[in-house]
Amino acid sequence: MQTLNPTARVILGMIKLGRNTGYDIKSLVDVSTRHFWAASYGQLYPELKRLEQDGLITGRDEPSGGRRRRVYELTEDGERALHDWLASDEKPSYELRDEGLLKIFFGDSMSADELVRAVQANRRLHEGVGAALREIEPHARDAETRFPYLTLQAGLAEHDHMAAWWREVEERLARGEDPHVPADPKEQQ
Amino acid sequence: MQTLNPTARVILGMIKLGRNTGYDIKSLVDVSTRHFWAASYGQLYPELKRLEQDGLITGRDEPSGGRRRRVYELTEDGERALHDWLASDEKPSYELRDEGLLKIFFGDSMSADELVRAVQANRRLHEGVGAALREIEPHARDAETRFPYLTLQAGLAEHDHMAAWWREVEERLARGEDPHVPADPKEQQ
DNA sequence: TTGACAATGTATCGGCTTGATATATCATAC
DNA sequence: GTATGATATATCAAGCCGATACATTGTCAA
Repeated sequence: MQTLNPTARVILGMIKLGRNTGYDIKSLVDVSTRHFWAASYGQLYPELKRLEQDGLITGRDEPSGGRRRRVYELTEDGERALHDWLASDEKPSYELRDEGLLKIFFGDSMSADELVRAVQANRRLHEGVGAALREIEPHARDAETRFPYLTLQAGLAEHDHMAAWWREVEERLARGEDPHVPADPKEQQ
Repeated sequence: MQTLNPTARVILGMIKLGRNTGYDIKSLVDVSTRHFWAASYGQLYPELKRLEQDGLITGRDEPSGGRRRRVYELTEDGERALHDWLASDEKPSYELRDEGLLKIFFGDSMSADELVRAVQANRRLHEGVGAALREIEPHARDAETRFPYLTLQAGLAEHDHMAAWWREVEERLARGEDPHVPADPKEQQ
């Protein structure tokens, strides 16, 4: 059993959740995992073909009227591959690309004014993601979607926390203080 | 002035900070921005060539002994491009790819036991990044590197917070409670 | 009823990115 | 002297994103 490539992981999971066309998978991803695991058509469709060739899913054509449509299901091998991945004890991957932080890193090349605006942009970014998550929060809040809801709460906690952190930096800068925010002892291990 | 591609942004900033070979840039990235902005040789060297062709940097060969070595400097155009990017009011990009969260999203396909281990893996991941950042923390803590130090603190705050959050989920699961962690009212906007 | 627009569905492209690997030289230490 | 690690450049397969193109079907208002 070779390891599933990144896109294959969402695909198998989403098919298991009953999303059985490329379009359907993409639609759910865009309103759920997008904030921590995105997927594009450019990866989805080729990967569906590959997974079918490898026998992890089976597809059948089910056009609705004249509109082509291919519906997929997990095979036994596919179920096993999904479960093996989920149960695997390997350290999960974690990657972040945060342009706002990079700008702050180069803060010496900015004026005081530009720096404040960069900090504000970071605060606003996290506030924005938080607000977006809060909008879908009520829809996710039911027993059917217990675990998706938990991941939504994780995102909420993270972005609320970072928004508050940048807000504090902003206030320190406004007061002319050193921007370093002392670590909250409560958070320490 | 067309917008800088992602790798060009680190390159110009790092050259401004005095890192003037591809190797030197990569070395600094790996001990500083790596946690929120990585860069690989595969992007660095081609991009250095492109930036030189576009006139944002100039390179001269400065072999040390028989070892080839190309040293770069910012041109005026390069300085301007760097500054334009830093001062730009466009919403900074933010992308996350978190395999641990994706596993939790598919939590219904796991046993109670496997779920606990997945949650533990998430807690440990954030603890690990926190510990790694704490190790380089003393080196970064000086006036010369005020802004890099601030980004390090941002990372510390974020990973400490997420480690604590997952620890709480873990404890709730251990007590047989619903894993939903209620939002901390202090964090709310 | 027709015409516009949104939703469903598949597909592809350019350019960006990673991670691994290859090649060489030089410095250090044993 | 020779192994190891640091310095330095380069390349490749594979993965990935965002945009776009295309076609069909459903909806709704003028």
